[in-house]
Amino acid sequence: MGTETSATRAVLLDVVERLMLEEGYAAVGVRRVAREAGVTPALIHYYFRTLDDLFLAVLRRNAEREQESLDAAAKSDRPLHALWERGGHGEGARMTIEFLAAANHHKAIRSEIADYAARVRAAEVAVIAQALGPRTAELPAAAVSALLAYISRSIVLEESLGLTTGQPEVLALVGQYLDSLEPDQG
Amino acid sequence: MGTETSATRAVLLDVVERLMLEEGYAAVGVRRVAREAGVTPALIHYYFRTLDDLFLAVLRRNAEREQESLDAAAKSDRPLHALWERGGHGEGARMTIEFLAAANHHKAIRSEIADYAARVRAAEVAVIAQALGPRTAELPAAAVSALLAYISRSIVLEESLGLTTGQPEVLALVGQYLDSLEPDQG
DNA sequence: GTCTATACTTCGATAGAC
DNA sequence: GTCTATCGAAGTATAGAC
Repeated sequence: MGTETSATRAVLLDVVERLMLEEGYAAVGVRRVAREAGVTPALIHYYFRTLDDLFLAVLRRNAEREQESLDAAAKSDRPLHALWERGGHGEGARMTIEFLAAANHHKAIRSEIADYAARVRAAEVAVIAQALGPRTAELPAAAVSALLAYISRSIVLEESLGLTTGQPEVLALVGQYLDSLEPDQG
Repeated sequence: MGTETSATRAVLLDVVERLMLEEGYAAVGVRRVAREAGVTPALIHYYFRTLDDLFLAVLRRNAEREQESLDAAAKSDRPLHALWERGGHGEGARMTIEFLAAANHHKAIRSEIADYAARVRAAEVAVIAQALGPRTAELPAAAVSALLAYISRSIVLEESLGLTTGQPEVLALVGQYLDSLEPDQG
């Protein structure tokens, strides 16, 4: 088994991450990763016993970054807007989609991905509850967190498929709603 | 090429549908389908030239049922509630998720699945616009259609992964909102 | 028109040399 | 730490028998 600090190991994680973003989790295979990384397939198994282990290593590395951006959002002066911007656009949502899809189709890594998603959700709920204060009585923080995640993921997914009906209208509604919950001047 | 009315052909479609629901689209392969249907792998290629053709045949058969349930919702006395019930629970949402995932990872069938999803969205928007009437000025029908789809799909997906945080709160909010848009005594 | 036998490719994974 | 060689299983697809 390779060391945690190996340069080759880091390259392999980078390749997997890029493949997931560009072609989806299904494009990740021992041979494909090896080719793109300039090593032999057998070397993958030296660093990661199985392909699942490789996926999970990427998941764990991403979890660290996720935690950092969550902490940053919590300290923002408009946490709800910060959370929305965090998940709504960019590569983060695409990676989450690919991990959820992989979990849905690959039993062996399902529970670990589910645990990870649950932890992110819980952390987000805490930030949102803080931001909403007493309003959580009628607007549960868990619902807001879930809704923001559902919407951002779904829009990214549909856009990547070329579906263009509804997304602009939904984005406008979400923007209005967030502004009403969390006005510009605190 | 086999005939459209062949019993074997129908069995193959049934097997694919069941596999997609129980194990995801990735579990659908020539050998696996053949084994479960009690035929040889080569027979699959007799009825469907490629595996993609098999997927698309299942998609088209599902499209007919989808259209029927949409028509029924349109004639309901509470169309918005009917649409929500239609997509929110049961196997329909799971099939849609699997087709979207397949489209996301399988370039060859992407455009046909996207076209199909766009048609469903358009039909739903028409029903919702009719139900909302003048209120579409501030609440676009496209946004309502997209949101209902996002929420129902996401909840089904998360539940299948064992994620349980937020779904009850979201369901309660959606129920409240639909009731306010479309009261019981219409 | 219906089905089988078979070919060929790619996959994840392992053993062992260097 | 990295490689070559190889395995068994699964993938799609074609040619041809009934």
